[in-house]
This record gives sequence, C-alpha cells and structure tokens, in this order.
Amino acid sequence: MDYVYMESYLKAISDHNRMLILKYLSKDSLCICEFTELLDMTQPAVSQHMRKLKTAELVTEEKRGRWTIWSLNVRHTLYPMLIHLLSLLPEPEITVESLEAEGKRVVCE
Amino acid sequence: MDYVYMESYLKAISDHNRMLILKYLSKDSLCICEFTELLDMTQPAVSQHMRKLKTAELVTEEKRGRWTIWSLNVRHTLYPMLIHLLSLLPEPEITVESLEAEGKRVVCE
DNA sequence: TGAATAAATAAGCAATCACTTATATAATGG
DNA sequence: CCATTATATAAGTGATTGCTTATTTATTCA
Repeated sequence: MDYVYMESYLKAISDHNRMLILKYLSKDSLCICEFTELLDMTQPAVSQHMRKLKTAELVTEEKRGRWTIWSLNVRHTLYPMLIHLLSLLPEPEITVESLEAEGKRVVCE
Repeated sequence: MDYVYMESYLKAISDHNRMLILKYLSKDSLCICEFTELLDMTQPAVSQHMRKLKTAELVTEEKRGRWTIWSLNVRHTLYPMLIHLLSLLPEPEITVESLEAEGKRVVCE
C-alpha cells in the first residue's frame, strides 16, 4: 500500500456525507434514489459521491433494472478498518426502516 | 465520536506529506527543521502541516529552547488505528538515521 | 410507442486546499 | 546588544472540493 493510494482512499472517506453513505451501506445495499431520501440530498450530488467511493474501490455497483444497487466492497484490504471506523459513528436519525415505513424502500422486481 | 469530528480527523490524515510526517513521528519525536530535510519542503509548509495535525489532535508539541519538538498524541482514541494504518505504509527513503549521519539531527542541549 | 423514472454527466460556482514568498516573533550565544 | 536560528503568521495563487442546475442516457411499463 503506497502513500498515494492511501491518500486517495482516506480522502474518499473524509466527508461526513460519504461516511453516512458508508454507514448505511454497512447494513444494507441501497440505490441512489434511496440515498436522496436518507441524506436529503439531490440525485446528482449522491451520484457524484458514489462515483468517488467507487473510484477509491470502497463500494461496488450492480445494475438491477432501472436501479443501480450499491454495496460495500467487502473484499477491500481496508474493509475491516472501515467497519471499525463506522462502528464508532452514531446511527443516523433517518433509518432505512423509516424509509420502509413510508413505502419509499426500493424493491427490485 | 460524531461525524464532524471524524471528518476533520480523517481530513488531517488524508495527505501524503502529513502521512509521511506521522510515519516519521511513529518512530521519533522531531522538530520542524528536521522535517524540512526529511520531506524536502519549505519551513512554512511544514509548519502549516503541523498546525493542521495539532488542530485535529493527532500530535502534541513541546517547546525546548529554540526548537519545538513534535510527537504523536498517543492518548488519542484513534491512536491504535493510526498506528495500524501507518504500519501499512512503506518506510520513507530518507531516514532519520541518514539525517544523523549528515549531522543534521537536532540534539537539544 | 411515449411518458415516467433512475442515474450519469456537464458546466459553473463559492469554499477550501497545499503550496509560495515575505515578514514577524522568539530564543540563543558571541 | 545584535546577528543567527527556529518557528509562526500573513497574503497570494492555482488546483481541487462539494455542491448547484440543466441535460443526457437508459430502462420500464401503460
């Protein structure tokens, strides 16, 4: 692991909104439109965050119909450290469960 | 640990020069003028990096005569994780030993 | 088909970044 | 006291950041 790679990895995590995204992903795989609800953020903003996380190999994506389902990249060398970091952060106020209660959870197929 | 604090902590680490500084500090306490040699960087540049690290509580400083001796903040909650991260990074090419060999190591008193 | 939905991309913008050079502050020692 | 040394601070600069709005691409389904 060289300094340049570590720098880009850490820069990708070093944003409170992306940490929130990763915190959510540590529990469920989610799509962009769900994040716009969870983070109260515009669709392009979320999309750009996901691209940064993907470039840094923190997440993986899977096309499913209209949706792109995003997941944590559990194969990454630093995945255990990431999980540890995320465990230190509080649960977000808006939960995926509350999304479900509002009928806004995406169910593919 | 809230998201804002974690963000500022990670942002402070997310720079290859500051990671190098922390890597050096994981072995020795050092002063600004030694870092200018080790990193081949101007004195104000090093000074500004140290201020960022200090603001994020990653390092501590101790005035000793003309010099300010900088050390890792071993009391920080995230210190063990920091040490782990640093252990994944390669040893810098310019070592403190090579500084000593050139007679550029600062010896207070 | 064609309207609706999900996501990506592009361009623009204010704020922040890591540096630079110049200068100020502070301590040492002749 | 004064020159030297170590560090901090200030102001300026080009690059990058995280957003915005507008538009494009792609998929579903009536």
